Amino acid sequence: TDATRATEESMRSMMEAMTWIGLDFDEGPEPEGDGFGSRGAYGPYRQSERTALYGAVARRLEASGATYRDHRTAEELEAWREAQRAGQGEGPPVVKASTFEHTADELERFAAEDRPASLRLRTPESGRVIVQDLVRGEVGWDWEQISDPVIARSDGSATYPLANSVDDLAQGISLICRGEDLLSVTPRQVLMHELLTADDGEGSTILDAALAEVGLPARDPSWGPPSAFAHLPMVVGMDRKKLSKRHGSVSIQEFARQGFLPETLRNYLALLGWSTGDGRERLTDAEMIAEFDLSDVGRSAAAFDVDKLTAFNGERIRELAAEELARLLVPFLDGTYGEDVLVDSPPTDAQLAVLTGLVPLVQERMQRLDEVQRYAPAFLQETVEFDPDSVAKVFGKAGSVEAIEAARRVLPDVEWTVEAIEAAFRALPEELGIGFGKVAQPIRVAVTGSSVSPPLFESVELLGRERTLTRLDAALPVAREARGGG
RNA sequence: GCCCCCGUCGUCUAGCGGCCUAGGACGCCGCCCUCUCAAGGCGGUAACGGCGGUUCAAAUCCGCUCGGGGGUACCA
Repeated sequence: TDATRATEESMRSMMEAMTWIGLDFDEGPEPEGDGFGSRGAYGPYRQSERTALYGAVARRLEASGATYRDHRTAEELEAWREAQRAGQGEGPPVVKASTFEHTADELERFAAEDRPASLRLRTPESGRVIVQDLVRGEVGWDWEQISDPVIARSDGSATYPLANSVDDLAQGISLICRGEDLLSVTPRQVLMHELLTADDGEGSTILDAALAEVGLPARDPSWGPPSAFAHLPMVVGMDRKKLSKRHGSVSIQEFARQGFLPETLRNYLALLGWSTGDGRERLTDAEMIAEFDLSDVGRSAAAFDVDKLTAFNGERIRELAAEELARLLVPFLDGTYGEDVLVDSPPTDAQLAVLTGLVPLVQERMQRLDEVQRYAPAFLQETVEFDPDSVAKVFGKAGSVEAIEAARRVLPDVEWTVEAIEAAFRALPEELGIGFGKVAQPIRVAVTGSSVSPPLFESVELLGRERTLTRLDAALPVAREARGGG
């Protein structure tokens, strides 16, 4: 309804996010070719395509006396609010027909001036509204505290209170489930529902008559008004403030880019404000669907904790079958092949083979898919770049050169299996008279470029004899220099 | 200012008058395992915002207070 904010691009982005995270729907707009189509029998679903309906409803509402015209300009309204807030007015800045409705004279004058008017809903001047909320229980307001909302702008377009109420009713919505930030807006919505579905004296209702007028499908008699509201607690940042750009990655696609799995997001999000009650946290979609109940939803805002999300993601990655993980990793290999970008073209069998061999080595040390970039280059590229810190720390120690030389000597004749490689390496400490850690680390740095890597024997096996020997040769002068340079 | 909502470890939560010397998970710390990093195992750290009531008994019920959040738009 807000034309300034609803762009095709933002719509696409939202739908793309919904698709990625796996939240499907029965009815609604969906991308179709260059534009948008509809899924469901009660469309169109984009509010911008339902303006005729909103207009028809607004006209009928006005004819019934449920609304009044407000000819004030935005500047006048702002000035009025300022004055009220400054304490110069009488009471709080609540807009009520009793003080806001123009006199007949004013109306006549404005009409003569051709001054545009917005349409305000006439809310009760006194009394109380009670809303039954499925998560919050009974919530009440005094009508005198509730402003008369603008339901149609002076250009005739519908605002949220009008469009939303009309759509909920016209599309058979039975449960209005939304964020707590909309709680205080519920009274006027309840009022709208009553007005729209009240008998108009001609055996119909304002809504039904408007629906017929614009040629949209009639409501199913079995529907009734949306009777249930559920206001879910908000999700806030770790600073307790509403989630926003300040908190870093707030867009769903950003989580996708960082290597979070959609099922992890689903699982984690479900736990924000809800729990099974028995302590289980890692849940499958089927379990969540079967066990979720609004009555188990909490009432306080929940902070979005990326650390916990990340932990869940790591656990999920470890549950994946190796082939599945390998497939998911491909898009994250962009750049690790140097010029050869895998993202835009399917990986070759050879590349896939390396990846498949790599997966078992990295699976239990990853929390996010994008972390594959930390390990993959050493295995996918011909040569390695030595990490300066590792060189200084490991090559600089006594015995590093000897360890690398020993490995270089032993490896050419070893049978190329993980077991044989391990046996060969295990024999080195005795020969060199140092601990195994002291011989393994220099070899690790020589072969992978870093003091942190997947298990040595498996890594060497995966690299192959050729590449391993080449790297040992390349590392020797570096190690000698580190030793000599002190 | 006014209206509404919320208040258990740093975070997500269990708890719905006695089973609570408050349980689980993430994080953090330590130990074990160990070729590095992880993973895994074991152990530890840490909370009922405060004050008054009600009750034999309160994290659980009530009031006040403090704190946080949302709204107060011709945005949703």
